Amino acid sequence: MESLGELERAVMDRLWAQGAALSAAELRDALADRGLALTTVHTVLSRLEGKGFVQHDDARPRRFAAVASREEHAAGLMHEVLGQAADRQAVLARFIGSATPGETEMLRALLADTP
Amino acid sequence: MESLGELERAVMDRLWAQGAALSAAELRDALADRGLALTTVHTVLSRLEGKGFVQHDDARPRRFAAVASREEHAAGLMHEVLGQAADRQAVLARFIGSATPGETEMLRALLADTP
DNA sequence: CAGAATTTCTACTGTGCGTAGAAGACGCGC
DNA sequence: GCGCGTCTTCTACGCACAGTAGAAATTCTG
Repeated sequence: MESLGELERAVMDRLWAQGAALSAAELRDALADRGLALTTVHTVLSRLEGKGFVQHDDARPRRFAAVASREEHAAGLMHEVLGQAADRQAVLARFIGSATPGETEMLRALLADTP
Repeated sequence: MESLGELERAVMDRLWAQGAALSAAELRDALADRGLALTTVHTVLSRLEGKGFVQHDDARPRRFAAVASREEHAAGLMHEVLGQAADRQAVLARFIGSATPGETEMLRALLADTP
């Protein structure tokens, strides 16, 4: 999976936080602390689109939305890391071994519901 | 966690595959298909050391070893991704949801042994 | 249609990584 | 102990990518 730069990640964070689609101008305002030019936001959005992270509709002020939710993205990354390992069991063992009690509980509960 | 470039990853793969410490010359030979200069290998090893991925002893031909095993590294990455998410439960739910049957079995077995 | 807003195109810059030569430090054989 | 080959460190270059944005083209609105 393509990786994200600093600004790219900030834009995705906004998009993820919002849940809904946002125009470039709205994103620029949401990231007002950075004082970005509108064209900068557009460039970043194009690159994110090229990487498959966002999509835009064809409404007039184009609205950009994340293709996957933040959680789907994170879960996808975890699978990617796991999938690349030759010994998945060893990875999972260490993953479980260093998980917090809360996390192991969540996993147990989730696995209980999974056939 | 710092990320790895293409060659950096190749070097780590060798180090991980070997398990033991290797000298720069041995690594260059192990990566002979790339036809790298010895100094190139040294540069990469320095950078990997700066990123905390490898260590070297002070024997005369220096011997370089991975700080963490490949599995520990992968598990660490997974925890990093999970830890960054606000809603860990949602991430884990999607992770479990798209896991293979083999993976869910491994997880069940591992959790059974975990207090 | 004219002007304003939006979108796309093009470009500059800094940083990280692949790459390696030059220079310095070290150890072995004589 | 000395010289020479080896090992290590220092320095540097080029390329690709991400941050940044102006210029040019397009499109809407009054």
